[in-house]
Parts: sequence; C-alpha cells; structure tokens
Amino acid sequence: MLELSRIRTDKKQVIAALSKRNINAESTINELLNLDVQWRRVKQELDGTLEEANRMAKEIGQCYKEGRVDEGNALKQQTTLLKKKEGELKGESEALESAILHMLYQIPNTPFQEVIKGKDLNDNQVVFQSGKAPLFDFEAKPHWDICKEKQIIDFELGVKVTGAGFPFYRGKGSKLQRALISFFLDEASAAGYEEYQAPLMVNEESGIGTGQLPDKEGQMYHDSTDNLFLIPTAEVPLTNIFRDELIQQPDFSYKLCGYTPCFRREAGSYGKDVRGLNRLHQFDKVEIVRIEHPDHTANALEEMVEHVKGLLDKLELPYRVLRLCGGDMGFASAMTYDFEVYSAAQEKWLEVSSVSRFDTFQANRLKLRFKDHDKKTKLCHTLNGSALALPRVMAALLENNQGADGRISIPAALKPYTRFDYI
RNA sequence: GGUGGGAUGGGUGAGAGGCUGAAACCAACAGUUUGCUAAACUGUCGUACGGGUAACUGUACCGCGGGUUCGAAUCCCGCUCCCACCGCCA
Repeated sequence: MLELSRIRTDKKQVIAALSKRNINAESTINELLNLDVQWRRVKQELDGTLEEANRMAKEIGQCYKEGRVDEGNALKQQTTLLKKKEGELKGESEALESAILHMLYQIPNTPFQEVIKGKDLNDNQVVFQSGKAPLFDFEAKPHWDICKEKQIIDFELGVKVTGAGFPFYRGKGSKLQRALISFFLDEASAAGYEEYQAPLMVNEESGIGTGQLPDKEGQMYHDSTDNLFLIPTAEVPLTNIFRDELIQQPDFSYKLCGYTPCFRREAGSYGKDVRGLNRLHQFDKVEIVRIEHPDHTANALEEMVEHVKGLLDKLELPYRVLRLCGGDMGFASAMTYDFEVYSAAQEKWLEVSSVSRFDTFQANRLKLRFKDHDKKTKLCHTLNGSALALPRVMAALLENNQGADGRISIPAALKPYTRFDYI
C-alpha cells in the first residue's frame, strides 16, 4: 500500500509513475485526496471536541473533590451535548478513514524510475542472456512425455488422489526434486541467507501483511474452520516474521531463505501453458527474502539477481533476464526481474524466477519500520525472489539434457546431490 | 476437548476508576570524567495521526471489539491469542 503522505506531497510523480503500468490513476488519486481533505477536517473537529470533553471531565473531578457538587452536576449536564457531537464526528471520521484505506488497497505500487512504460509481456526488456539452446539431431520430447516414459512424474495419479495440478514425483524424479531443493538451499546459505523452515499455513493478518488479502483471496486455498490460508509462496511467512516490528538501529540487513511447497488455486488460468509442469496447484520453491535500509535496496536487488544467475549458470541452463515493463509487473512490485529458461523441446521460454523490490509498499502494510540515523522512524524496504521455483527448472533440465540415447544427463553441480548421473 | 493463569512501551515488568502516556530495570542515544578492548555519573528516550516553517501542540493507542461512567490500562460483556496442568494424538 502506498503511503498517503507521499500521495499528498508527490501527487504528480505518483500519477506519472502509475501511468507506466498503463493505468490512469488521476481520477482515483483526486478522489482519494478529496476524501483525505474531508477526513482531516473532520479529524480536527473531532479532536477539538474530545479536547473539550477531556478538559471538562477533569474539571468535574476537581469539583467533586473540592465539594462543589452542584457545580460538578451542572457541568455534567453540558457534557451530554458534547458526547452527541463526538459520536457523530467519530462515525463520519471512521467512514472516511475506511473509504480511504479501501482505495489505497486498490492502488498498485509505483514503478521505479528504471522501469519502462508498457502494456504486457511483449514490452519487457531483455537485459541479459546466457547460454545456448541445445541443438538436437533427433526428435526432442517435451517433458510430459519424458516423465511418463521414465515414470518419474505421474500427473494422472495426482488427479486420482487430489486433482489436476498435484502431481506425484517418483523414483529418480523425486530424488531430483530433493537434490534441487538441497542445492538451492546450500547456495542460498553460502550467499548469506539464513535458512528457515516456515509454517505452510498463515493467518489472515499475514495474508494482509504481504498483500494477498483482502482482494486476492481467490488465489489462496483457505481453511474456513480455522481461518488459515495455505501459503502461495514462502514470501508470506518469511516476510511476516517482521510484521509490526520496529528495528532500533539503521544498520540492519536481514537475509533469509526457505524451502516450502507453494499452493495456488490459479483460478481462471486454464488453456495454454498449463501442460505438464508448466502450471501447478502445488509446487516447490526456495525463496530468498531481504529486509533492507532504503539506501541498500538497489544493491540488494543486484545481489539477488547475481545469485539467481549463479544458480542457472551452475545448472548449465540457457536463460535470459527480463526487466518487466510497468504493465507486466505484480501489484506490489516497484521493479521486477524475471528469469526465463529456454526449453528446447517446447521451443519456448519458461519463467523460473521473479526477483522484485517492493520498497515501502509491503512494509507500509506490515508496519515494518526502523530508526534511521536522524532518529526518525521510517519504513523498511522489502525484496524477494525465487531461487528457484522447481517445476519449470525440472522441465527445462529434462528437455534440454535429453540425449539421442534417451537418457537425461544430470548437470555436474547436481550430481553430488542426486548421486546418479543419468535418468 | 477440560480446568486455571495471562496479554502493558524496543525488552523485562509495576500499576487495580481522575495525581498514569504510564514506575522501576535493561537496551539505545547524547554528554561529563577517568584513560586503555571498558566502568562510573548526568541527561534524553513509545507509536500513529492531525495542526504548525519551527519550538511546540491536540487526539488516539496498555491483545481486539463493544458497554458502564462526567472520566477507563484499571469495572462489565464478547472475541482472539499465549502459557500451565489434565485428556487425546503424533
């Protein structure tokens, strides 16, 4: 959620930034500021009324103490009028406040200066590219065929036991999953991220803290008996560790990572791109999360990008890095780099990681603040990224590393983890 | 599931209708002094929002939501969460 004070002071800049998302926020912002003016007027009047009531209450107490009972009773009479006024103003103020909050919830984050205006994924900028797609002198198979043949991932069995999008991993498929998780976690630890095992369910406050709630609850699985939500990403529990925290020094930097399964309802996304591992309701991911001083955000983001590049390099996968245009960025993001791996058999790019800076957008909702050098309390910056999401990495490994003999070779970096060289 | 106890500032924790935005201690910050990886002393020190260029000032907040009262951290009701013991289960 954007800071209201910023919208007040930098209205033009906010509207200009939001236009990069291809949305015209001017009327919304004007309406918001209009409500804000009203709210502040009511707030002033309410505060004044309360002040008077407080003063009178003290006076009445004084009267009784000194035995001036009649005087006290007379004053009491007067308070009834004040109380009526107070009640009315309170109602007005609360209504305005909730209207303002409701509007703020619906305004996405302002894109950072480097982000270009754009409509959709076609306007994203490729900022880095690495590796070459393998050339096959045979008919390369898509991963869903490989999985079936080698009995390493069973989608139909998942349908039987749970439903579409909940596959079983078997044998070497299961071991490869485990190897990837361990590899990613070890790499993150080596880069200074503290490893966490997080709860897979979160409460409502946490959902609000990272922005899944209130508007996007349809994307999460919900247990209504206990009002808990299955996490769509480890970002939710890991970032909410810091909810309602006030960090006392300005020289902080928190780097955490965690492996979790992720659960996504993916309501409304059917049709293309859902085949095999491309889109699942349950998948595994190692997430990295950082809480930083605003001065260090740019640097932290670059570090995270380098970290993810390192992972893909070690896995020997051809990939590219995109800086998303305004129109393709997530709601809470100020700038996002997407990592896409090229799958030779499917002949397309598969997104395997998304690394974003949120600046104060999440921290504002989380009430995550710190004391700066100037002793002022300010909002922290949050960042996160996938490092990495497993299914599409798996798909790319299976598809790109298939040989003419039908075997899938395991990249050298993974062999210590799989303890087999081929599937 | 049952019974009992609890939730107060960055932390520990006192307060039990007006003298309490809240003792004390710890932490933090600033200064003084002695000098040696630090101690002692003094001072400052909650958050959010509004008004004000500012000094400052007003309001709200003692888990959350209601109620009683001129006045609530304090009394009453509901809820949530935590802790302990018992039961059940991993």
